[in-house]
Amino acid sequence: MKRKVTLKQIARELDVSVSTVSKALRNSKEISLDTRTKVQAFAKLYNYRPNNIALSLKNKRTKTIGVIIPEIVHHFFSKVISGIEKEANSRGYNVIIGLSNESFDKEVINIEMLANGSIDGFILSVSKETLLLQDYHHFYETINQGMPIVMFDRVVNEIACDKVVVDDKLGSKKAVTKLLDSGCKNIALITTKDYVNVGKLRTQGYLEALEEHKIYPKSSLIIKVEENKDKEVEIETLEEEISALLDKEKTIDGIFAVNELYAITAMKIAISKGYKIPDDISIIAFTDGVLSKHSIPSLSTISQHAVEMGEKSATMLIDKLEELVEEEKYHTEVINTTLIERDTTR
Amino acid sequence: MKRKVTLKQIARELDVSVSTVSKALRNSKEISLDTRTKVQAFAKLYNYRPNNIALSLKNKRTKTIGVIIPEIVHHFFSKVISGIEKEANSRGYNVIIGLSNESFDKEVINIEMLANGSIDGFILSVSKETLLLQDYHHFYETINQGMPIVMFDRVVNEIACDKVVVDDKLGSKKAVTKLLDSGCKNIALITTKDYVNVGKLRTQGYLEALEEHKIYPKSSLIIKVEENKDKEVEIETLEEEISALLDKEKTIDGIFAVNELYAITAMKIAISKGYKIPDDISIIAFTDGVLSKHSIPSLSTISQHAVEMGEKSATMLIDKLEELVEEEKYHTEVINTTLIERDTTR
DNA sequence: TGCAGCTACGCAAACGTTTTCGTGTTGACA
DNA sequence: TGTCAACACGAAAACGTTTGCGTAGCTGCA
Repeated sequence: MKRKVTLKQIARELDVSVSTVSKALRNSKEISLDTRTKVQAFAKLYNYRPNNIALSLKNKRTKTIGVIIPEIVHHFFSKVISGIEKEANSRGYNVIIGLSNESFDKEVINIEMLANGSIDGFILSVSKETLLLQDYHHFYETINQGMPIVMFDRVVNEIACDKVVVDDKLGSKKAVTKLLDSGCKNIALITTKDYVNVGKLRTQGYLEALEEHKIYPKSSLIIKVEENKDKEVEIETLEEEISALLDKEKTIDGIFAVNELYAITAMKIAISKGYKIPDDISIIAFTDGVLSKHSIPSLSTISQHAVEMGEKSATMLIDKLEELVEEEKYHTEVINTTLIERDTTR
Repeated sequence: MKRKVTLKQIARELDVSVSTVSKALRNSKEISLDTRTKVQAFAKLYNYRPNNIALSLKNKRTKTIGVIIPEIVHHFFSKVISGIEKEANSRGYNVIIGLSNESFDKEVINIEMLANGSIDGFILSVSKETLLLQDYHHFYETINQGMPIVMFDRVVNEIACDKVVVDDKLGSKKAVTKLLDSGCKNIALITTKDYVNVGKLRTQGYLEALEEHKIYPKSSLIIKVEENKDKEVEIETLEEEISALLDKEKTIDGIFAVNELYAITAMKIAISKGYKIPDDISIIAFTDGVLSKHSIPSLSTISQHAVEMGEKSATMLIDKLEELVEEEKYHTEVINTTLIERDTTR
């Protein structure tokens, strides 16, 4: 087994100095053509590749960006990552992943682990626990040390950094407007508790759409789901709530859910109660994922363009790293949403 | 903005040498208690953290493992990653991700990018194109340079390295046996072309199960899907094939598909043709994902225990890195599959 | 007083690179 | 023959650590 070859080894072998080898490989005309070709041939033969770590140490940059997300087994986040990876790779950067699993502690540990020189900057989506605790010291420290952060999707407004968000309010307004325009009169909303920013904004969009159509919102049509670590339990509780809602409010003819799973769950219950989708009840979900595409009937959704979010985040971070933009100027990019009409709307 | 503080800066500030600072921080009793406490207090105040890159260079190990997968927007792979990440983190390692997008070139580039000192070892699943081309030089080179590789799921048998695979044959045999035991007589198989190892093995399991039940396989019941970069097209073609199959073979009462999406597609067509699931036709899919769990009716599947695969892969790699096992001894771990009975089987 | 031995620290090398600067040799030209 | 430029290369520093070894200064004992 031949170990990795270094400049020093080449130098020794060819009886020249390390600096000569280095210069020869970079084709410096300081070195005679003779020596250059000799060195280059030797390097090629032994498959020489400069050691990245040494370069990082010397250049004070690693050409690696750190991504911290709450979970990876999630269509949205994995799409964002693929966007980040695409843009990063095309600009010569690597991507290193940390998972917070929605835990504050793991988020802090991951950030500390990566902030000590391993990476040049962060792209992250804040964990739910952090949002709940409102403890942002780790973000402040990182930024203070001169390491740029780009937050996406779940951001903290009060922190001065670049952000990429989707227009949650407008997106859900689009969805609800679509339902209204197609003739729905009594639209139920399935959302999360308000402390999840995203849930709150999407609720606002729902309300605004109703208002524009001069429809008075009824709180009895709104389910605010309490999130649970155990998804099974969360969904079971939701099933009961939806079932009760449909039993009580017989006039419901539209459902808007802030995520795919809630929408699928609602659809399941509705179907089991004999409703025809979309004739009796139309359904739209926020977040476009695999479930929506392949459910039967396939679900109409608001797409968040996750890949684009990832690309945009990476672009913003790398631009900052390469000083293509001013360091102290922060910017928030809003990604548009798109209504994808499938088979649960008329 | 206070930049990252280094040993040198602390040394200068406290008017001692760098080595003294280093030793003081590591609590070497070579240094007086006085100096130690002084240095430690100062370091704490300025939030000193040793630079990882410098450590990596010195120690010749990065405590980072590279993972290369064909795609990340895929339930199975993202689950594997979460398993890797969990095990790696708990042992103090970082995880850096590369995506090959099923392309040979991207796989090679990713490996070369990471192999130059950025990581200590690889965990990877081979891209389809590589399997097709059968060009494995990049794997050989990496291993030759002394960098260990663990392959999972899509492995290359002829390469000497650790492997983690699922028992594809036994898994699909379990599925088909279940169908047979529940009374199915004419079981269709939806699989991939044989050059995808996984598809081949799963086909074998199907055949073995039939054989054990003294049922003669009929090639007219088998659909071998030609994979397509464009999933939409692939699925559309599949829809037509399934439709034709069901029209021609009226006696089909069971379907086994080698992945979720094929199963869902089959189910969709069957339902549209008026079949009752599972009364008229039972369905089982390999690979347990979100689709199966939340489809209506929910799909019975063979679970591959992806998280466990990830954990196991990481364990094997790190054990090798930390020389807890012999370097030249390679081992193939077989992960068990489990039948998860849901609503598409009787 | 002289010396052994201990304490507490600094020096320097090492990891692999890149780059600046210095220098020996050669050749040309006055 | 003397001077100078051009050429081709080497030495050394730098990035931030860790660690083996050397040593100055002191204490204590003969």
